[in-house]
Amino acid sequence: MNIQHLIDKGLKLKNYPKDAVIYEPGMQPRFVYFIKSGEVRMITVSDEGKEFIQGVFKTGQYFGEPALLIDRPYLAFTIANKDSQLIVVNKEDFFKLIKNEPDFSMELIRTLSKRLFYKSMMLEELASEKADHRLLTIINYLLGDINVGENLKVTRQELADMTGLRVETVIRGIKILAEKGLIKILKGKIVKL
Amino acid sequence: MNIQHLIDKGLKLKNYPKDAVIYEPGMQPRFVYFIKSGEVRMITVSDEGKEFIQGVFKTGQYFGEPALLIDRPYLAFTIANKDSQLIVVNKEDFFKLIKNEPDFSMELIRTLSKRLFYKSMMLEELASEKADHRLLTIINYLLGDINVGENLKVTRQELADMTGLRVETVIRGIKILAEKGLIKILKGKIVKL
DNA sequence: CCTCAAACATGACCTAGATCATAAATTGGT
DNA sequence: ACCAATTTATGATCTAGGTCATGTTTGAGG
Repeated sequence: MNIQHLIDKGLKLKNYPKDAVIYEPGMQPRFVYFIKSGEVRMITVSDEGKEFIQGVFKTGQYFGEPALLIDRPYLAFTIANKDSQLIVVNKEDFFKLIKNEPDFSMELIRTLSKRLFYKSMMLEELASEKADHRLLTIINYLLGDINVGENLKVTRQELADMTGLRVETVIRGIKILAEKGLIKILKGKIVKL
Repeated sequence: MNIQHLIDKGLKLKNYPKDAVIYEPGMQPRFVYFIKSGEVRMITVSDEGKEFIQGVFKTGQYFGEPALLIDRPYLAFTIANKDSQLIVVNKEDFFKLIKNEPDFSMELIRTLSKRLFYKSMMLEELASEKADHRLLTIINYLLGDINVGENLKVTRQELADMTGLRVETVIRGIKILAEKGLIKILKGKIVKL
């Protein structure tokens, strides 16, 4: 189950420029989106305008299934982080995919499990832990994706939007974590060691 | 795909008395648990001992798959809320179930999607909204499961453990919501109207 | 190598909700 | 119906982190 496979099947490709909104809260879901190229962020926005990053999806990944599968309006905005090419798969085709491609079905189950795992972890953090602990947890989580010596390409604002904190708190928190030796900062960037 | 079907297949049934621990954080997952009877709560506990209710599972439901599927140690405790009979399905049998029973596989995908939806909603609440808003959100969510005139069989402590708040805050918050007419209280219990 | 916007940084408050203490009201088991 | 345990209630503090204000540093594009 890969993107090329979907293209071969004649599914439509759609272009979204950076910052384009793919869907908004309240909309009834009709498609699942596979990312051929680019990157997308899924965010919820509170009444007071505070943003929370629910997830980031990159080339090769897909998004939008849960709402479609349980037939409930979207909760989040999905916005292109960069110019992106998405394969738009409608409901029937997506269901066919699940039915006829056992590998895809298994892969989907694993993907949903992984996301659930991440959300459970974050819920525990937001519900029970204080700023520094929260910060250290996402930082370590994000460091898992990169190699030793590399640094996190994430702004403090983004960390704030992933943890429910405010930038100032993230800035102060990161300094404390660095002082305690729990993370390593180089030129302002968090590096994996 | 139902419980009887699993029993017919000769899968083992295990009894857990009220308050028995089914699994703990850090354990490597080996089984998926189907609830024949009883009820189970999944909770995470912070270093300072604060509990957070990740989910409650009832007769006919199952739990423990995500960690098993992605092969990561459990994050949570799972504890019997009442005396419970569980069908313990090992990894291979569970994978067979997914492969050979297309209906089950679809059902699982829907179940995971539903849980993901709930967790996304709660994450947004915990990250961005203040006490009263959070409270109103889970209350309305919980009211969705019962009939008009019935009341929520949930203590304020449990609401606290689902929202990351403290009992006192929940008690005060509920009073405010009732005063504003956003919920109805009868004999201390929240009723659906 | 400039320039300007974005990203960091830091100090001085302020407030929602935690914490602590104490007591009244329900509930369930015998 | 009674008693112990649990749950609800309320007032008095305290504090982590939000908010606001005002810099400084960094880095991408001309």
